Amino acid sequence: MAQSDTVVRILDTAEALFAEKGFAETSLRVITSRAKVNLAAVNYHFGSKKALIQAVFARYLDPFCEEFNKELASLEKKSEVTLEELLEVLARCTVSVPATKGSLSVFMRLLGLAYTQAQGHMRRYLQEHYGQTFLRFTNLLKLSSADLPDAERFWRIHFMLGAVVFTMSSLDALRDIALSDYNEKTRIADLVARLLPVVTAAMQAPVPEQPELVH
Amino acid sequence: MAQSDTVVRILDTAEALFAEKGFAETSLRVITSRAKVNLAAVNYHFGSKKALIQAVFARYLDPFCEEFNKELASLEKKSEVTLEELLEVLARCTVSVPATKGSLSVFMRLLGLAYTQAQGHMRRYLQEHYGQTFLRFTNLLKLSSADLPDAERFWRIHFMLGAVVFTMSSLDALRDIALSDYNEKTRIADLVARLLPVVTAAMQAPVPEQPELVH
DNA sequence: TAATGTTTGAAACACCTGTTTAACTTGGAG
DNA sequence: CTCCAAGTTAAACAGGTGTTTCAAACATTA
Repeated sequence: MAQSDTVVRILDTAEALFAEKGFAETSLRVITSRAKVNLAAVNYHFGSKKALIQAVFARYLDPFCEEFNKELASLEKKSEVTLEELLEVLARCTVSVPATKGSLSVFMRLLGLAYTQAQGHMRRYLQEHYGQTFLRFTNLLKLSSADLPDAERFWRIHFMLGAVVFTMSSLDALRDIALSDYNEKTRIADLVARLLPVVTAAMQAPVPEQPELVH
Repeated sequence: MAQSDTVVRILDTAEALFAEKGFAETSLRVITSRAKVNLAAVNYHFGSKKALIQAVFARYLDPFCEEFNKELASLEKKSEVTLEELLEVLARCTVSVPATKGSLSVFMRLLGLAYTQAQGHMRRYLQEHYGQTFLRFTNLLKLSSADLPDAERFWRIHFMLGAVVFTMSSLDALRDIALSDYNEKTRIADLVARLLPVVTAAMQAPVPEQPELVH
């Protein structure tokens, strides 16, 4: 068939390789040969390597955002939203959505890479396409932690984002250690259960003295 | 002079460029030309690009570990160590040591990159050269949080490591946002002041029900 | 001063990169 | 059956990569 599964095979292979080695370290030749697809297929179907990277992200983030936006909408209707509620919704969407199609740890590792590596175009892409959903989330977060100064909340969001992304992105290695050192087989659900009280406590930690503002 | 400053100039330039663009994205030609040094100098003085990357880290981490080990030694003599004490020592060493020679944010970004990017040789190098100091730290951490189950502490260490590394690795971008959105010029010292209570609270968060162990 | 070992310099090496080209195959509509 | 657009293929392109070579320049020792 002409309309074959070439696109999907490229996406699957690229996703796995990107997560394993990073973007710059993964060449189109490795992707296409492992996907059993011609080298030119990437440029034909996606246009460029950059566009392929973005497509890999979109395949995860689009369904996630759709689901998450629904949940946010129902939360926005409520008169009051607790921090625990909001975080629980976030955790549930994160776990449920990509579970239907792939490994969560792969996606998390990709997200971590996107933030640190390739500082340019990926950040811009994520901001442009998913910034609105993120803003919606932070608005609710503001309601559920009204006593926190805005700047303090801003930083804590990123602290916690780091905790999640970093842990998830080296999940396999950490899981191995947890198994051998503590005899614990950690499922994603267990990790989320561990993260929730930590993140909640972190967000509610006492506020230190403020740094001076720009006059 | 034969013993010129070539090595230092390479290290300075490589450090800045690695932090800015990542390891794979920074070529030896860019480094050497900006450092006003011959292309072959890197391979002559360091042996390879990998060795150069490791040398960049060693220049930061060696003095840090020396200082940190001293502090750890005096803590180990005490009969009791609180979590706040231990974290404060860690923060102080982190801030003070590299401040003598370069930007802390550069170093932190490098550390973040090392963990996410180039998963292979850098992780191994860090483990081999600085794993013992890390172990010493975690042993003290265990004493200062004795009520925490070992597995729980293990995961929380990595949550907090992620919070620090991730934030630091995208520090410049976050700092720009903090400045434009909250009119705050965040110095590294401010960030550390923000991190300390958050990390402390996170480590002391209530422990959720345990996941089942491998029989 | 002469010999020595270290450091630099320009060029080449072999290889890998993303992208483009143009010929070729193929599935489905008229 | 014909035709056309969509998809695939192998080859080439232009440029960048880390590394090596070997002669020249240099500082330091005898």
